[in-house]
Amino acid sequence: MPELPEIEVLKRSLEPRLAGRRILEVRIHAPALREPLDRRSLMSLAGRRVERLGRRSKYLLVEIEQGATLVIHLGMSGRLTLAPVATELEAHEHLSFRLDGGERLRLRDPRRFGLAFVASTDGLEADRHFRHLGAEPLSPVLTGGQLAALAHGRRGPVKSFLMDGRLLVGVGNIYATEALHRAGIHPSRSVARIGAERWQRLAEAVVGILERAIEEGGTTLNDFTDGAGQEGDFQGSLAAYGRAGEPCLTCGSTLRRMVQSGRSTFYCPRCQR
DNA sequence: CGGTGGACCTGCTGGC
DNA sequence: TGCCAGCAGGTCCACC
Repeated sequence: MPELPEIEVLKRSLEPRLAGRRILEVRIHAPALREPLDRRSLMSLAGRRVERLGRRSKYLLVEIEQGATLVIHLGMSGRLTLAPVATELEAHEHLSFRLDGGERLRLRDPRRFGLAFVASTDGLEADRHFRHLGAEPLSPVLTGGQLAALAHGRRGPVKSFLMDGRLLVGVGNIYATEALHRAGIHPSRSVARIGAERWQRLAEAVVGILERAIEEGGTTLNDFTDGAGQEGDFQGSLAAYGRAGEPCLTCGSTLRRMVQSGRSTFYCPRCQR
């Protein structure tokens, strides 16, 4: 589910309600998500105060006093919400933090593709999950020249390139699909056959789509909500993703679905070249 | 260098 | 009604 816009929306919704709060108790209900949960370091957060929230790629960063950061990744089906302490334990609730003020921060993740771990705030960039991450597309704002430079000397389809987190982070299957449609570029086009003008259009499309999705509260297909349980609205603005057989909003041609590297891709055969 | 296919896991949908 | 196949927003790995 969650790509950059969803994590950014989650961060913004939680930040004002978490900053300054103290964690009173940590509960762990599962041995592992995508990786084993480190009980000791998670439990060590009890008694400590949340300082601020951040985001890197699709990781939510909860900075805790004394130099620790709680890192949360939602995988495909994760949901992180704040709820009154008395709320019953739900199915697939794997981890929760009771806070002063009577609320609990709860992580649910049916498929368990997500992650939760504690890392040193100073050493975050050196952590194995972060070490190989590429550029953030929104800060600073991605440019066509930057995309061209990242693609220099490479081959392969532009959609795989956009989704390669070692080069550029935050763009997953939905937003790569949407950005290529908006830029009028076929997902299979080789990056070796994209010129300056197309790179510029693509950079603007990526930035435009991500910013608009954030404004609309993210895309909710099945699972995503912000920290208050509020669903996003951007699914209503998707021009290509999930619309095979429906008319292109630009030219009226019938949109198609293809499979690329095992992922569904949707495109317009007429206006994406 | 790059692509494909599979693995991880549960839940939902659509077809029969 | 039930069963089964296929599919899902992410990552990581082995293999060609």
